[in-house]
Amino acid sequence: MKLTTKGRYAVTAMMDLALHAKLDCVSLVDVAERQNISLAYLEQLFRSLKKAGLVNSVRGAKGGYMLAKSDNEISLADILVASDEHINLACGGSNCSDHTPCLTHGLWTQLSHQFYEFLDSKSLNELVKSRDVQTMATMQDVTQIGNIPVQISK
Amino acid sequence: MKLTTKGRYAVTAMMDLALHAKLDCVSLVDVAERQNISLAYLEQLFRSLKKAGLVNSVRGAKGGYMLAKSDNEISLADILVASDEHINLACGGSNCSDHTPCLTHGLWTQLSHQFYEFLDSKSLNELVKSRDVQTMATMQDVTQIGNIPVQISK
DNA sequence: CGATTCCCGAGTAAAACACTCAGGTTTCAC
DNA sequence: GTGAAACCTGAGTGTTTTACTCGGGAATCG
Repeated sequence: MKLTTKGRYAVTAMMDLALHAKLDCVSLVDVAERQNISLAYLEQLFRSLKKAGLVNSVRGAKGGYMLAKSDNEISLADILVASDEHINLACGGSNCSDHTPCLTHGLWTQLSHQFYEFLDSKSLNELVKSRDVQTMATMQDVTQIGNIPVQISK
Repeated sequence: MKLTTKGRYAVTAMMDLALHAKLDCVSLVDVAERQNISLAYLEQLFRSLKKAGLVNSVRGAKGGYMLAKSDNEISLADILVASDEHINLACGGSNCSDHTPCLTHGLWTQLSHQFYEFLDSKSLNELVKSRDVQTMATMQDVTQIGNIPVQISK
């Protein structure tokens, strides 16, 4: 029971957007640099996020991405599902078919549902507001390569 | 975010044990047949379950396995952890090290912990008592290959 | 125009998964 | 004391998934 990098990176990147794309859009180059994620991989991820309607894009130079909705309308579940991270513990083995379900079939579907509900109750806004994210974010801004520390306040 | 067959089969097998090994032990051949799981694979799984102290074994003919503790002392988390199904969503990518943790590091550890607590609060006993497990179990007993239906009451 | 950025499909090395196999040891029943 | 039933063990293996990369194309800004 673990997440793939896809899901984790997507959440990280969306948090980065929530933190930095208040007014204008943010380029993936910036996100990649700040969050230390491969640019090409991020581009792939953002295709999914866009398809799911979580972000909008602006093409061309000075382009980038921004959140498509307010950050309290986007849940952790939204992001995970958009990045192919299905929240589903259910049966797939040779064990269990629709015809003859296994003993635990009901258990897993029920559990999946509860996990989904839980993850859906956490909004991006809520995550971003947390204490350690805030401090880490300002640190990232300060240490950002090629940027002058004074720009934090921007 | 999904479970491996290991974890799912282990839970299924443990439920089977809880249902059938009230007095004496149950052979893996029986479990394999009832739950439609490969015998060799089950043997592998039960090594882990035994090592974790969740089941006891009786060797030789008429041997088998039985729960090592009462079924309300065994949690879903116990079984999953025993079968290498670590309940851990945390970071492993190139992204995040102890030195420079990623934005979401805290989030995942916190979430993992909450999921663990949840799964640890579900006892085997509780699961086995559920309505659909009960009906499915009696069905499995009736349709068991090579057994006479009348044996249900045993 | 040319740099910057989003956009897209395909490819690929490495890891994890879901088993299988070939034997060995212990015990029961006759 | 022999044979069958069961547990025990380590190793092997085909398939799938993961976590990317690559090469190119299209829009936009200055």
